[in-house]
Amino acid sequence: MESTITQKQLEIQQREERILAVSRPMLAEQGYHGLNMDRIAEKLQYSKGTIYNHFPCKEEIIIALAIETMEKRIDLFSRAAMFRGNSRERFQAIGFAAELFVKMYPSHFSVEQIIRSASIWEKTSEKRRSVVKLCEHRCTGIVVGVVLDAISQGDLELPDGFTPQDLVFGVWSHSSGAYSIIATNDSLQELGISEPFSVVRRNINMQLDGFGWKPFSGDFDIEAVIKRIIKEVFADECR
Amino acid sequence: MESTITQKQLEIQQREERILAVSRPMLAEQGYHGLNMDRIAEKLQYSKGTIYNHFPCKEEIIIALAIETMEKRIDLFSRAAMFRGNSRERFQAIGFAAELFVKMYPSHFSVEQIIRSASIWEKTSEKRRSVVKLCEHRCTGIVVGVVLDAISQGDLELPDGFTPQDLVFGVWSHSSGAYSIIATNDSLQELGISEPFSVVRRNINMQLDGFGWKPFSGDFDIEAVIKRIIKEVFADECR
DNA sequence: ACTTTTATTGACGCTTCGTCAATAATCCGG
DNA sequence: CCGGATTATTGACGAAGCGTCAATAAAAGT
Repeated sequence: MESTITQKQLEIQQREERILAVSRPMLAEQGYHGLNMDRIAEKLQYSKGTIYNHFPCKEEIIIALAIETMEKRIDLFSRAAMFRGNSRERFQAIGFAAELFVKMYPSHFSVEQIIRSASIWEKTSEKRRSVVKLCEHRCTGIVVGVVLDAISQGDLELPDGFTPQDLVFGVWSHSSGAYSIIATNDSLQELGISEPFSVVRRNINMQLDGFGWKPFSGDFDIEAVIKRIIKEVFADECR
Repeated sequence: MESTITQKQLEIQQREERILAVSRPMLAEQGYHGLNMDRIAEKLQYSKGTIYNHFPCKEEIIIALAIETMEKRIDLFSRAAMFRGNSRERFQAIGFAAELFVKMYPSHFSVEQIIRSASIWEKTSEKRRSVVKLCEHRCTGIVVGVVLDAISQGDLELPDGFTPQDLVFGVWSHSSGAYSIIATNDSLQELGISEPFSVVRRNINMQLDGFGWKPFSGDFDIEAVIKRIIKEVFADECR
């Protein structure tokens, strides 16, 4: 029967997603060791061998999760980049998307943290690794696009020897470093940082001011812009 | 015999250091899984139980390594902060120290990366955890000190609502994020970043410019300052 | 010399990863 | 609809690593 064929194929396809869905919270909550192949099999009522039919090793599951994560981020970023406003406001929108991402999808964020440290890469397939690279490229590409627009619109003039990629690398470093510290450092309060997310936002704005990206953060109402961003781009996510 | 007592005590004390010395490259090169208790015992010609007499678990070794690491960083930072120059140059010296640290002691740096992700903390003793906190506090304290000096010397006026800690958090985020990306991303070249360390240096200077920290990066010869820093503070490290 | 205390050992239990031969389900030509 | 071929599933198994602990050895004390 046609339908039987499809049925089986479908089940197998969907199973891959189900494996990832079950794996994500395990990884997010307990880190690398929380992701347990036996427990995945148990939860899904399959034998371990079947799980291994889909993913040749634990690391491959982690990379697959990371890819889902990056796709989610690309979605948020590309929507943010389409915000209707001047270049600096559009950049602000991407910054907001990054913050939203961390806050709304902590399990996604933590996956990104994990693949940065454990020696995961060498065990994984070249195929998935290149997908990750592509995602990274697309993600920075979106941001670089906004910077290029800023330049062509005369809002930003990069200092000698700076490329748009350099600037993007700067804010990428800054924000990823900040969110990483926030997520893993439980004594920020004691170090004098009571509202870390707000500090990150303002620090990154100072960084852009340093580049001379107009309008300067002192010259527009950031809160008002953020309200607009929420309303016009991320209404679904922020209710 | 007195000497026998001392002998034994000494051996036990030194063993702790030897365990850490053997562990560090394992952890640095192969990550969390490269650190193998059996192999530590084998390499040092002790039984596993003896290793466990010193450290109740693998994680405790990792934390102990992290503490060594942070002490090393504190040493570099405090020397840098004593650089004779204006406030911005002293900050530059700390930035240089951070870069030096990453480049000269990659095994130390990678330990810091590892403790940020794996769920290590809950398995470790409160004692060592509080030492880590203290180190962190001392480290940011050094940098905050330079910022305070800048303010009191009139080189820097923080915008409304900014504290020195906020600024320090900003550059801390920025640099740690950047070095983390550099260490874990083998395709920076493809993303358009050919000399990442140089980009980090200049990006952070732009950030400080954004805060209005005088003299601005365009108004002094950074390379010359760095030469002085090398000569006057880190001659031993940079030969 | 002999007892008490302290240190060392490595076999053992336990968990988890990943494999693979055996088994079950599905497909397909006649 | 049957029976052989192909594909999917299973779970027992080997290997590796963490941490334990009763037995043993060494050191200290008396």
